[in-house]
Amino acid sequence: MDKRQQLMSELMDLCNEITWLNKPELESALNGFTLNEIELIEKIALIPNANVTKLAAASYMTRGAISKLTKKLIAKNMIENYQHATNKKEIYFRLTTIGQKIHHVHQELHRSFLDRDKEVFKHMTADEFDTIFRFIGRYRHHLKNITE
Amino acid sequence: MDKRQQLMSELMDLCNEITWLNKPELESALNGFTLNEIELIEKIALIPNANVTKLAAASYMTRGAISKLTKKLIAKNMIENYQHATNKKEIYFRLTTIGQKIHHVHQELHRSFLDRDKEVFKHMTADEFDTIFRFIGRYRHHLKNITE
DNA sequence: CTTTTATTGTTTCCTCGTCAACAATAAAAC
DNA sequence: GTTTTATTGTTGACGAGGAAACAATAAAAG
Repeated sequence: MDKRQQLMSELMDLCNEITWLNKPELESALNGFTLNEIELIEKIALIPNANVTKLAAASYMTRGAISKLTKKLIAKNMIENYQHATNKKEIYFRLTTIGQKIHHVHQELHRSFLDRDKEVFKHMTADEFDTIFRFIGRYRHHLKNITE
Repeated sequence: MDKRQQLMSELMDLCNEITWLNKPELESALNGFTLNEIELIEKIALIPNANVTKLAAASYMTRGAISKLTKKLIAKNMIENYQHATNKKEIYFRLTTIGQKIHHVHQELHRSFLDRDKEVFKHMTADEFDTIFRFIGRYRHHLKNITE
């Protein structure tokens, strides 16, 4: 098989395996929350003035899905919405105090995953890190170019 | 942010972006087929004596989902099932002639995606390829270790 | 052999996300 | 300014996939 195709195929498999392995741990640790809800909280914490459209783009989901998810998170008192006086159309989201707590727990869990996998990174040189970072960066930059 | 966490986060994003970009192209080129159906055909082509359980493990889906998907693919005459005389429980799948055609078209599409993205790989040295391959291999090996 | 345990594939119920249409608002064109 | 076009968020119908219970068969234990 083509070397490039092999690389991308294994990369996809790796990501699937990690997701598949972490998902039940995340959902049982953050009981009562779906993985997607948790990840949406993460995005809202990260993106300033997050609205449905931005969250959809960042989550690789449709606006309809985000619209429903945010409603659920508001009902659970994890997030709240607000608007700017100058724009009656766009609706933004931010975390509530409880939402921030969940966010911190989630980050802690991710640290524990890294700890679980620390031996994978142990023997990596700075150069090797850079090589992979450059590859990812180049690919993402390329995708950005061809989609706009 | 931690360098390792950053790396994994960007890696996940990259995979999501690629999937998100390729999906509509695949589904419109292979009209009448879901992405998951196409990928299942791929797995059946790859795995010798593929059955529901093996396909579920390879696809990161439940056996229930695979059971339904294979039924659909049989209805569409893409695959057929068979059994071994020595085992009345396990049911295996293989591609029909039409299924093989779809499989080839799918492979061709993947080649076209690589061509679209060729500039990402153009300036990569063999060493850089190896570095990334080693990283993926090490990670997957680690995951295999801790899950059994 | 007989009994117990594990594995196979299937089905039903239910949740989640997409799709497509929609009204409301903003931006652009004129 | 007015009109047209684009973008925002929402909704309902629909389909896809997961969870769990199930019968059938195989494997293991005794």
